[in-house]
Amino acid sequence: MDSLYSDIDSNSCDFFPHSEDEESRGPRCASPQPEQQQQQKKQRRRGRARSDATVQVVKKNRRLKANDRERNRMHNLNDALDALRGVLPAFPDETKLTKIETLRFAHNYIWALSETIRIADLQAGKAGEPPVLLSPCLAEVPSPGSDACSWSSSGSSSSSSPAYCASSPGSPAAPEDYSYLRQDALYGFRSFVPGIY
DNA sequence: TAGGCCATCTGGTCCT
DNA sequence: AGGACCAGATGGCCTA
Repeated sequence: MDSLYSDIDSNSCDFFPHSEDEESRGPRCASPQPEQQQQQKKQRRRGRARSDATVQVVKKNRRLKANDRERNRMHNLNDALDALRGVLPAFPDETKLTKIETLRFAHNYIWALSETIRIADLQAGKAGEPPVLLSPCLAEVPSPGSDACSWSSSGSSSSSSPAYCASSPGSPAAPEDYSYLRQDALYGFRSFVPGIY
């Protein structure tokens, strides 16, 4: 990407045709129009050209620095997103989750884990029995790539975990949130817990 | 070829 | 004043 950026930096004429900041890039993008040349001459005679040029250079340097910081910031954001992908269960198709999918999946994943803990606590408190994880899926998923739980949209929820794998009213994916869900088969396939979406 | 996703630049705003 | 954050705009790449 740096190469791309350096390309842009060294040849940025048409990369941002919408940019209003033509002043800072103008001289490099096109040879000045005759009128502009005239004006520059006049300014030079008045002794303004140099100070203007200096101002432009300062502005441009500031912009380039800001661009660099912004690029690093976005890289950090993407690194964090990658780290998040790393702790989420992997999908068999090994398709990299998009950013939005990663966030939504993590959201549901956290909710699912919380539910498992809650239900386990309920069970343990009820019978004094050792807590039983109701969802074999969740019991296995923390190891990314684990195949213990089928990822098919039909799900593999055993008969022991119907309450968990069914959609829950307590799910963070409330009905009003359903609008953001991808309706295609892929997303159904990617649903962590069938019914959550 | 249209649409989705992404990286990058940019200007504005807020914060330190 | 300078940096961080944000949202909009744009172009490239990929896929159905």
